[in-house]
Amino acid sequence: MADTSHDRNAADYFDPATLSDQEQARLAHLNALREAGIDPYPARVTRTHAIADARALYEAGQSEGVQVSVTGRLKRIRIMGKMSFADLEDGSGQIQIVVKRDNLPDGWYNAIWKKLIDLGDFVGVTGPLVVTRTGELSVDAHEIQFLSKALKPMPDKWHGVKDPETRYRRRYVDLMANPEVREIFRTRAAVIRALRDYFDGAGFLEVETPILQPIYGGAAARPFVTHHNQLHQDLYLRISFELYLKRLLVGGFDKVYEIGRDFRNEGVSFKHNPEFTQLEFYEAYADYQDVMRRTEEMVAYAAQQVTGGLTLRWGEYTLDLTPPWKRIPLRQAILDATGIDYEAYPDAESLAAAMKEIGHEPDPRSNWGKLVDSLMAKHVEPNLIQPTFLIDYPLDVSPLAKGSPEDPRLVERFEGFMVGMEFCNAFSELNDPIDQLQRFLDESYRARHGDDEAHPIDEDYIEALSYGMPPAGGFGMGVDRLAMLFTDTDTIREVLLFPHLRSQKSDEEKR
RNA sequence: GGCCCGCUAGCUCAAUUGGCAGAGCAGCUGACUCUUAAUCAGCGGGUUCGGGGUUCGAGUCCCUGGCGGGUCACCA
Repeated sequence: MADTSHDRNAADYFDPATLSDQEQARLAHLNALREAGIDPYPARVTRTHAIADARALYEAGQSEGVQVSVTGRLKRIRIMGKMSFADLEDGSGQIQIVVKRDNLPDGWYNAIWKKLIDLGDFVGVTGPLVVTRTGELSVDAHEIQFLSKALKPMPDKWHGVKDPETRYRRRYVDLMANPEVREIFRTRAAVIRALRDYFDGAGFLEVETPILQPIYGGAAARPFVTHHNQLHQDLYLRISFELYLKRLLVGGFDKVYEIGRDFRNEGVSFKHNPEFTQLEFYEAYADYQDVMRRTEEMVAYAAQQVTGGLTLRWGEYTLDLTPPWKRIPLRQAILDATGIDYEAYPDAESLAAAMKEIGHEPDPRSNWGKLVDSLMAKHVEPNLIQPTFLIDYPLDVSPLAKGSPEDPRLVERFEGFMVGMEFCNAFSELNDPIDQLQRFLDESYRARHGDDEAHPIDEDYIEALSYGMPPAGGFGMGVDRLAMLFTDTDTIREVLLFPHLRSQKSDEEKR
């Protein structure tokens, strides 16, 4: 392989001829700083207070004459002749700085402050806390230290950046320009923290299971495939945690949960990203009714912790998370929405015919259970605004769920919905190894007949069940979707720092 | 993957039936010692996403490619 290390160098990359006027100006400022003997990227920082801490001094009435060193990015600069005001922002907040010519070293104000400092630069400011005539807490700058020079211009100080491609592809620009975006991710973190609090407090053990798996499973989805070079082994990125977590029940842990990343090789949409954050928990000696109660309790706890209440405003809706939530048998929900009682159509052919009569064109490859699910997704789900559980699902779309004692075609399963979107899925776990193997074999038959989402046979999992797994309830939830609810956002991209986007091809690659 | 919409200055947006590409912010120059999106005066800044075509003339019309958004399919 050729040594390419000197094919390009940094000076070419920052060649003024290729830069916009704004970038040229900043680069010139950078060079002028160096010529003035000022390091634009120093290694040490003088900082005594986070901005919020300096503000707290003032709120406590203890700021009078106190000298502070604060640091941050210059967001706005207002030069008014021999004095200036500027707004400085760090991760904790904003504060105004007052810069007077006569308070800085000789010549500094005119030659450095007015000429070489740009919006977006990081600086440190040292001086006493003061209050201006208009009542604004400020740091009266007696010394200014360059911390980091910005070579790119900041987005519009008023409008920020709106172009979705820029916002997602260069999220750092979005975050620096749009404070409300930072707030979304603080809320997301608070939601996840609350979920952990809840499970830790309820006696669950947090665990981590493999992301790289020799056999994927636990959900109906196509996986990503990768390869281990040394072992000459294809591996899958997990599509769920389920089968590993249930192995832990076999091993003797009664209550386990995991929060982590799942990967599904599917389309992207406002509620789907190829990788997403999943929460699963498994609880021995519980059934799906117990899990439903725990779900309500968990979400209500998170709401209480994050918002201080049990209601969420989302778009035009106000959601009431107070338990208990509505429970509707799937059969009843579909009957109410479509007039179709699927019990009257016991096979895929007759059910498909009935669906066509109401203008619903089902996928001809669907089995009976998938048709039922399709009816739900199209006619029931969009109308479930307030938190609602649909309960009792068809067995043949639930290969890991325990059968209903009342109806052999159903399983003890529920899904939770809010604002027309599924956010969780749970069931009484199938712990009969012989039944489970038969379900896998049925899935395998489907796979051979074109269902590329059929569940693969996991022999080790059957082996595990054969040692005995306690009766248990299990649960999975899309954490990103929950975060959407708490942040009043209508696309999953808004709650993912770096949502998946198509890669940009260079002109060469296009040819 | 199908269909629809979008892409103009660093950012946010204009541009009549096809007829000289503009504004605000940002940048540069100047004024200004209590501003809060500071204000005032002046100046510069464009591959109108890329490629091709129609036309005397294309940001605008046609073809093609890219990226983004929406929607359908898909996603238990």
